[in-house]
Amino acid sequence: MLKLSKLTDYAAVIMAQIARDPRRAHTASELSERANLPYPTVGKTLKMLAKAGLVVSRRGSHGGYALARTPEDISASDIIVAIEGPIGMTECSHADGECDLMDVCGVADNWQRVSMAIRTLLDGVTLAHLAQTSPIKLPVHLPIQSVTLSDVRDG
Amino acid sequence: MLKLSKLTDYAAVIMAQIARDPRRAHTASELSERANLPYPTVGKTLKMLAKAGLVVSRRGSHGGYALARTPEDISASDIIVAIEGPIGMTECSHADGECDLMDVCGVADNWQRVSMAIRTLLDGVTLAHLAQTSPIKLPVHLPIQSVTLSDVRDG
DNA sequence: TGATATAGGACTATTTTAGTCCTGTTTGAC
DNA sequence: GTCAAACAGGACTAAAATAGTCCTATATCA
Repeated sequence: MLKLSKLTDYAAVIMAQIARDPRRAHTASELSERANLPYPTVGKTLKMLAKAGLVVSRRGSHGGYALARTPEDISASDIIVAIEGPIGMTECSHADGECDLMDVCGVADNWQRVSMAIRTLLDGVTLAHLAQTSPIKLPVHLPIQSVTLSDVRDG
Repeated sequence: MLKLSKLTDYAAVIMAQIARDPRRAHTASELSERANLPYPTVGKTLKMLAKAGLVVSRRGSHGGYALARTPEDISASDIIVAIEGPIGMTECSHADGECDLMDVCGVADNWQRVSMAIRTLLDGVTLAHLAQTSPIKLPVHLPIQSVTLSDVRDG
């Protein structure tokens, strides 16, 4: 399924809400009401985003959260990493691979390359893209075919 | 983390093993031994792959599994879908979206486009690619930037 | 000083995933 | 015809990841 976790999903929705009105601080309760999500969960999500440096928080009576950077400077990767940690398709995709099957695996290198391609794709998608109501246009036909590849021979 | 499940990871390893010697049938126990993975798990994985039509099985004393198609005609998507079900980043990425937040979500369309781009990328990676020991070359700089995008205006 | 709001972390519950096992069926060899 | 090898299918358990809640502390402003 290659799915985002629910919290990441929430995070994207929340970030988009802030991005659409970036001047002022948004409180967790305000955002939770607007997104129709339970307050404690939204609060938790915002804390994670703040810890990752994607939003800045302000305590106290006129407090709330605001974007730390412009929507153009926050990527989908940033949001995903903030909630889920490093992006990678396999255990060994990111540093200090835990996998003790390295020797017999035989597909590690290539999965890593695929991971990297996905990561690059997600780097190119910004919060500004996500937040806009008109759909963004990503190329549906990526030029994987045009890349130099040698074929496996059987036997 | 956008990670593959362990079973999907195993599936890729197993498929690659078969792809490197596609002429004969491979038994589950043989593959499990070669991959250094527990037999019951490998058996389960192979059953799922067979059910998805990626491998054909043959029972009996000279039985085992073989690829249903050439390695060039089996994609990474195929393998992922066989084990994990439809690829999609969000709940609503694939048909009959369960999400009751459609109205307030505001990012659904764009996530779906991102999902589609990833799916296309994975469609372009074949088992032949995964199986080859020399690393494949995927473009690290995908042309997302060159795509027409309108910006979000604040206000 | 009190109300508002975030910070941090502990905790529980739920869901998903992994892994195992049992019983049945097919195939080939003797 | 019988036996052993090997897959089919599904039930079940265990483990891990995720989601969600709550409590206490701290900062800010009026």
